[in-house]
Amino acid sequence: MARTRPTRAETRRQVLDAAFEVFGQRGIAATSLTEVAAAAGLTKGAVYSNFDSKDELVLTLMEEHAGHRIQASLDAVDADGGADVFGQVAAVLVREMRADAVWHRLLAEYFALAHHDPRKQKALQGRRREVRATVARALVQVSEGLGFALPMPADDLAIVFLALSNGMAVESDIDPGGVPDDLLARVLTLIAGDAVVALREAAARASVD
Amino acid sequence: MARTRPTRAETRRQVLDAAFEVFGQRGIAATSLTEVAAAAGLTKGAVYSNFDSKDELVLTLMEEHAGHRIQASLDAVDADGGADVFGQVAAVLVREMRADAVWHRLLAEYFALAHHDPRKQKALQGRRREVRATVARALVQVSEGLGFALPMPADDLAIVFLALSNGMAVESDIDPGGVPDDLLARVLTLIAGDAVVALREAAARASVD
DNA sequence: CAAGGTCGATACTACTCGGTATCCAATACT
DNA sequence: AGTATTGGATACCGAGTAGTATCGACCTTG
Repeated sequence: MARTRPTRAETRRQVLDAAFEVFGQRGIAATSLTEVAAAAGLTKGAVYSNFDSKDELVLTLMEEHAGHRIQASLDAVDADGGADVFGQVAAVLVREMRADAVWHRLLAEYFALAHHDPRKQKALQGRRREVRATVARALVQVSEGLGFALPMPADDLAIVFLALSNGMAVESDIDPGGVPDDLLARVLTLIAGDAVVALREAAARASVD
Repeated sequence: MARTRPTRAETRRQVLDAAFEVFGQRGIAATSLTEVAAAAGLTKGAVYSNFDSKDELVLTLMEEHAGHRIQASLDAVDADGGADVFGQVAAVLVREMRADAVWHRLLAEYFALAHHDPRKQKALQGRRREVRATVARALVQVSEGLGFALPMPADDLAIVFLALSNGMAVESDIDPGGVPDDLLARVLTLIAGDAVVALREAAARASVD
């Protein structure tokens, strides 16, 4: 006979997915656990059976989702080994920025929330350092692979990268349509400087040949 | 006889100032009106006598403070008519970024909050457009005054400007010490390109003479 | 200087939330 | 199959919230 009862892992997933959706729509603080449970087709008891507290749920959710996002972005970057890397990367970022407006909003609230909770603050800081390091590594890899020098230390550039994409996501969410799609690409090109412009032109010529 | 009772305006100010302080420390959602009132040396009755609701208080507070900040930033930029404008501006921004970490955190929470309240959303959007337009105007003025071309349309550059400073403020708040002080200046120089580099060197020579 | 009005304190209501205790049913084990 | 265990539903509690009614003190005005 087929099992009539879902496994613990399945229930946990349901709760996490529902939480992300409802938190994203109504905000973390404004959403009660009852609402989360209802969205998952369960009750508060199920939530407390899987998570020790609301904070625990939020923390787990943010950690997990952040991890997924890093991986997705890295895959997207790794996938195209082409020459017009900055353009490609910018395109990927813009696409994700639009699609994951919800995520950026959640992150903003979590950022505000974290400042009053040492545990969340620590988690956020650790995760952010990891993200920065990963981005920096990717930048080095790309620059070496294509043979051009980065305009500043990779660590610093990673910060700029993240700040810019995050900031533009916020601007774009506040005023949809007010942020041109290709703006991020243009800025990145300016920052990268002449080296990449030459590189891009060379790639364009090569693809024509 | 001197008045023993403060005017309505005075009380209102007290509430608003206290609200900014307490909201900044503990977060908007996490702060009760009783706490706000207590911080102002008053009671909840005083708050409700001056504001129709908590939302009303928050809205007024953000609107007012945002206005003040625009003015302050503009004044700071206007004040120095020197040649090394980008460096100066970056310095001002960095200083304000550090000092007003509280403000950025409040804005982040408000940004998340606004998405679920059409009224706040509209207010935030309108205010943001105003800020962008003001920054764009300042950029045009500076570039014309110094006789160099902006690397992209002023409106777009304003967005980049805001996204970058806002994003870096967040990064800096998450991981204090992880963001070099001069990073913003370096990025702005890269974005501005050779024109400003030349300009800056010219200014340096001039100041030595 | 009295009358009327305003402002803010006090006390209270109605409600929601996070979290807990308990209990029942479905599962795993022997 | 019978038993132990686990997962989730239900009911409940204490705390704390926004918001309201009321009342007294103070200011203003005729």
